[in-house]
Amino acid sequence: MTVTLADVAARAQVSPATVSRVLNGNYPVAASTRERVLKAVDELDYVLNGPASALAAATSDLVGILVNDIADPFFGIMASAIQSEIGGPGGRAGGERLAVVCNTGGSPERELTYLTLLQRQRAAAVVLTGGAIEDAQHKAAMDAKLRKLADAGKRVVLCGRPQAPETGAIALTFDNRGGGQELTEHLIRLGHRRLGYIAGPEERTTTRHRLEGHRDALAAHGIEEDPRWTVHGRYDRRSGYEATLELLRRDPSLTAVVAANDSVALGACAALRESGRRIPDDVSVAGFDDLPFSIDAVPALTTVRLPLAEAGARAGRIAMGREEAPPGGITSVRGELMVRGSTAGPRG
Amino acid sequence: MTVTLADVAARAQVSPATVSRVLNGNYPVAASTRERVLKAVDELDYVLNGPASALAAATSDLVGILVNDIADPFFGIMASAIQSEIGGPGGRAGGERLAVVCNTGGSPERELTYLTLLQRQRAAAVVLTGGAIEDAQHKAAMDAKLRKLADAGKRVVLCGRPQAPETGAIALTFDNRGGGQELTEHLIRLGHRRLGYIAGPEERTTTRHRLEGHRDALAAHGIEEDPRWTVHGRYDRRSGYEATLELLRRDPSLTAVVAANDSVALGACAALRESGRRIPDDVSVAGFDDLPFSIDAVPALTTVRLPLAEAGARAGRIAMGREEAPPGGITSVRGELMVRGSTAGPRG
DNA sequence: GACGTCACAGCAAGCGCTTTCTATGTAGAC
DNA sequence: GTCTACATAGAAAGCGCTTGCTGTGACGTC
Repeated sequence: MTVTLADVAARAQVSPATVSRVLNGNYPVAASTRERVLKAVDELDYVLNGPASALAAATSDLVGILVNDIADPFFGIMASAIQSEIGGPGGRAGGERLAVVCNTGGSPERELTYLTLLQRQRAAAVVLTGGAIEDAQHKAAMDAKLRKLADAGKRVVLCGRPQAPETGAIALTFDNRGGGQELTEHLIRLGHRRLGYIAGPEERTTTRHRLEGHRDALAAHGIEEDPRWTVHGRYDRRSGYEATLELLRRDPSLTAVVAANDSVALGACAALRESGRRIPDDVSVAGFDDLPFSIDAVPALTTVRLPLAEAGARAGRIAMGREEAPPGGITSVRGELMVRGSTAGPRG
Repeated sequence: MTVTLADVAARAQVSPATVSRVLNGNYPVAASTRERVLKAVDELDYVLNGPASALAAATSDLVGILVNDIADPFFGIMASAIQSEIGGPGGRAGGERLAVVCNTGGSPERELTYLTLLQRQRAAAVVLTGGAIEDAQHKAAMDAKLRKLADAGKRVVLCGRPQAPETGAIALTFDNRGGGQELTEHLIRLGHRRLGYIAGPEERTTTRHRLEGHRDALAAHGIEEDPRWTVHGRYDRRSGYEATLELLRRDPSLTAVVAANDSVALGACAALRESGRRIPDDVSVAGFDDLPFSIDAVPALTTVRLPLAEAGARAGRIAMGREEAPPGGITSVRGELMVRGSTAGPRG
């Protein structure tokens, strides 16, 4: 049989109430008693029953982290930072919290279901990372859920995700639009006039914002965009490879390719190289995010660095109530343009 | 107030027992009654109380996944695969399980604490990924914990981690030794005789096994290893960069560098390049794991492909009892040597 | 027509903990 | 020496759910 609080109490010759208080440490217990209890806990190798405790106390020490793709370092880095602040074992925080990383795979249903599951577990807080899905119906459902969580006193923090007004969520958004603009601006200043753009999945906020930034830059410089220059795909290498081939087919005269993120950019590089083009001599390539491997591409990737770890850490702290929410419950985090070898002026 | 089972029961004009049975679907309930209950659930927007249910049923639907570094795609890929089989929302499995990804950061204490936390939550199963720490005391503590979990009827699966005999855990290990040997063998056959090796952290099984494989290959070919040729570091790019500079300082005549994994190899490439050496003309470089970005290195990285996703999926299925454990509770998964551009014969 | 069989539904006893309220012993205050 | 105050421990009432067991009609059987 499993050891219960009562067993410990019996062994320590105290009441279950006292054992509970020793374990939770929020009520005065005489030092000698405490010791006796701790000794019994140790001897019996007692492990608290989490569900029972959560039920009785009406709170749990689970914290949910929703990510779109856990195999993508973009999310891995954020999740890692969030978790380190959540105060899991060894974290800075006192209590021992269990971070629950949920991989939605970018699916609306899973996103929603995970939120319900978290709600069901009475999670103490929830952090949602990365871009949101822009389907109106889904968004309404999500907002309702978030609202409900917030109303139940859970802290809901969005990290790299646009604010959902009226949901009570705190948002740390990335300035994807500004970053996208700056990046394209950089290419335009280098002299590029025919720029391909490999966007992410259509219905993502991240995709839209980055693309808008790109177009802002084009417009600001009076460059009329050719519809053939934009291709949508997934946020992975493969997609970048395929999209680039498509772009080259549509317009072989492109002198620059801007990718939705670094992985996509790597795929683009591979495709360009296979088509016999040199980077950046024939075609410049730019990414987004500045993931660790980007600097190792050859040539190193020009990209926009997003402070993933910092933002995640902050989101984690806010979720735990250890840092104040930004005024208005929202703040935008800027990216930083990293100019490296993969971009240069077009030939001629 | 939050809605409880009793509220739903009242509204549907049935007993709480019936509502519970409708929700769990493991007891005959008349169709008309079921509908009435479901309607009430919907109208009241009822969400089951997970802890209460876990307490009463003495099981929870949490499944723990321990990873060393969630920001590392090596673990992200496995975690993703495990989770997809765990049957989280949208997964193949029926029940809705919550995968809890725990990031140990490679710390022994956190590893242990997370296991306790999972035990506390009465997790249904636990999957541990990646190499284990080789400290005798820590290993004993871990084994005891695993044993306890297994004894409590939880399924414990190791994925890419050596078996801990007598713990009742099921192990899917990677043949790191064989892979390491094959890799070095490849270099030797190309004609290399002075090979640097950048190992991972000392006390990891993965580190040791890969290094042993490397040495096996050297020994098999009668190459006497110079102690200066091995440097230990972390499993990241930075470490690879620094270790390579150190190797070059110790012996500038090395013609090949074998890295503990792909990230380390990328760092090595950067360092070699900065030191004015060309890859593979001057120095060959090899990695391990074959992470997605490895093929995009220039030149593409020669490495050992580990079937991370497949192994993870299998581990997930075994953890859920949807696939039989391998005979003897252990099976070794081979890696596949991927020869690419980063290795070639030494000059001269 | 009396009786066993089913198919459902409800009762009620927990599951293992937290926490409010109450009891008790001791120490200082006058 | 009695009284108040304080520190500490215990009793007991749940927290919201599951489930074994106990009805209770409807149906079929001889």
